[in-house]
Amino acid sequence: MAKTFFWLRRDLRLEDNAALYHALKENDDVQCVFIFDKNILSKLPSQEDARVEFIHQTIQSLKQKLVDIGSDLWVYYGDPQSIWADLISQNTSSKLYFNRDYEPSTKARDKAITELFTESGGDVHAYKDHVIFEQDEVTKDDGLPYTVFTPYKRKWLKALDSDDDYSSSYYLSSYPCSQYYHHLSKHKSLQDLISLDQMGFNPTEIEIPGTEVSQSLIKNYEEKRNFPALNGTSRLGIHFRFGTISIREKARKAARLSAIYLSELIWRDFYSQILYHFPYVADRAFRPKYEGIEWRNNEAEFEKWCKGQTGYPIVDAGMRELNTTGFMHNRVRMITASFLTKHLLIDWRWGEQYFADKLLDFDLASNNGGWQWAAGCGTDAAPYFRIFNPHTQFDKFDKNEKYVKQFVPEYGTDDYFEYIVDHKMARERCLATYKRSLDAYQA
DNA sequence: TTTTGAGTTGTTCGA
DNA sequence: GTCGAACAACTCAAA
Repeated sequence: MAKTFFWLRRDLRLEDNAALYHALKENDDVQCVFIFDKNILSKLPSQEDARVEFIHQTIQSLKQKLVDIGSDLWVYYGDPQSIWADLISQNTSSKLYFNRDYEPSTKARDKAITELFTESGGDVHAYKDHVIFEQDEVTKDDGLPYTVFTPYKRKWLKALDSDDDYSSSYYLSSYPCSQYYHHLSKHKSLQDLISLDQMGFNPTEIEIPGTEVSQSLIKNYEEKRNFPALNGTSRLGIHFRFGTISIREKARKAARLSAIYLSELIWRDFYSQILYHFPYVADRAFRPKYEGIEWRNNEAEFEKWCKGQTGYPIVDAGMRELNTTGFMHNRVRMITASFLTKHLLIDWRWGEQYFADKLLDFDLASNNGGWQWAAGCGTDAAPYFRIFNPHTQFDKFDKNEKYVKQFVPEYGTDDYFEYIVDHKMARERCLATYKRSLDAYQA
């Protein structure tokens, strides 16, 4: 028997969802499926992972919603390729709908599964949902990808193609899925939802930010976003990552209220297309010239950085915020990343991995882009001789010490750590190390 | 093809 | 304390 499946992945919502909309519009018996991917889950370093817990809770609530409207969500746990192979063998000539994902490993997985479907006489329909513009929609006039943000952004805004009001652009409009909910399958799942425990994970204490963002926050974003003690950022990252909100909906709001906030969403598209066109950046510097830096990679110092014991209050506060909440304010991400790569001369990949393990909002493209920017080896990176001064940054962005005191309560007492390195020495050491490597580079 | 202008988020130094 | 220039020179995008 042929069947139509809609596969939820990084788009965990039933409204304004491109692939779901098309699946429902074009078919009248659509089965929603989610797979807890064992390949991904088994690589996570901790059994306490708030992201897994968040996905599990989200799936539970989506399943309930579907049940409430007379349908169901089929949830599996295992290797997606074998699960789909199994489902195809029961339902020949099946159709699969999903939203595209742009990470190297996911592209490979989706390619293999697409082949499974086509070989069995079925077909696969993939849609853009995760970004506003995909890799080939905003390019230079010669068709090649941009590698500098500002011209990319100009072209991106032009591509919205709406005369006076960006928010009215066709590209930001919603997919009204609910008008076709009557095309959802009525088949019930034979199994109960797998529990977190059955997958080997424990609940955590970490709180997930909400999906709403107030008008005033976006309006005041430009003014407040750089101060970690203020509640000036939206904290929507995790929802963009897992698609529990629609990027189009938030971009419409941003387009009306704040050019700077919209700009941050454009960065997200920018790094997504960088990762797509230059997948080697996942492992190597975007600029090969920077691959030869002699990192010191001192493990004891790395450990201190991770734990927030460097003696630099703004750095330590950031790392402890990350460790205890799964979040770090963006200003502080830049400071801690600069400190690790430049002051300690530790390979940016070590820091990137640590953030990947800890950040609720971890997204490969943006995290990688940010780290390479901080290390000076990425697209459009800060010149290597721009080294954040942690004293100055503290003074500028946490003047009244509110943020630092929140996460480093012993700051200012004898119990606080000594400086792990002297700023002036570390700065000069960094400049010399980068210069040595760049001078030695032969193309 | 050549030329020109510009590039997320900074720091330090000296007047 | 405040201001502007230097940092070091490179790469990209577009005219």
